Amino acid sequence: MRAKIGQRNDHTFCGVEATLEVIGGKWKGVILYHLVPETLRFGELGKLMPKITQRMLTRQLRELEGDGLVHRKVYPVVPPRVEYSLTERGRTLAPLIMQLKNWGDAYLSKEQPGTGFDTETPGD
Amino acid sequence: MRAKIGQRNDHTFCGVEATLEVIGGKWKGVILYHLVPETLRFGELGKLMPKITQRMLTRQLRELEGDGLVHRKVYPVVPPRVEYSLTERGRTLAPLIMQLKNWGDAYLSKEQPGTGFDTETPGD
DNA sequence: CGGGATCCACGACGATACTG
DNA sequence: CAGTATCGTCGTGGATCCCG
Repeated sequence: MRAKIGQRNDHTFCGVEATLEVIGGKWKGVILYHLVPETLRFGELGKLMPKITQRMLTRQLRELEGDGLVHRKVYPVVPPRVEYSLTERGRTLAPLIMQLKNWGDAYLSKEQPGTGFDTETPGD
Repeated sequence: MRAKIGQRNDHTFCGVEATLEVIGGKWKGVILYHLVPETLRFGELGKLMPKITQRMLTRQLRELEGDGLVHRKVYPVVPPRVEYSLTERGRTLAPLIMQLKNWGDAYLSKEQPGTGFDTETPGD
């Protein structure tokens, strides 16, 4: 990941790899997924993903921002307030993200018929 | 990756993460992409991905097989012949893979101009 | 509240050599 | 041809502390 997406110094680099580099981070997909329906603050994202550390949330968010998928809006107020939302480019990923979720959902329901999976919707 | 997909010991595990774990390997997406149109031998896959090592190709293929996405057919002949193809479940990923490629393709073509910063709407 | 800085563990990934 | 074995690197991701 990182390191200039458009590098493609060999002909084998195709869109598949590019997209996976962009959303391939451990939390990238989920972050984008949560940002699809609504703008969220840093802390809100953290609550939606209890297992992620601030460090990772910050890093993944920064990378997504660097790739032009997420917009970071800082409110210069006393209690810091930072809102994250999808950019126009980020929104073009929405269908893909949803497909990711749908397929994974179906996959999970067939893979482990006893694990009790949840089919929760973000904020829709 | 690996480590039992359906493990999800916390409620934040959704389909998005599951799918990304399955196709999230460095070469998984590309391998699947190449297997969409046709069955391929081990060596053929290697030629399509010059940068991958045998070790990685084998490992990624094994993981995909373990996740039930790829079928491995071994011909017990003198010069070993092994063919890889998508399973039924693997085929259900085809649309997703293609979307991955299409989006990444478009993404790469737009990445060049400067920073790729989106035009923010100074509404509020 | 949002995040930077630092240190560290681990597993993915890679290079090379060997084999049935 | 299609792997396996071994070793090494390096980046990703995690824990913790500190800061404006």
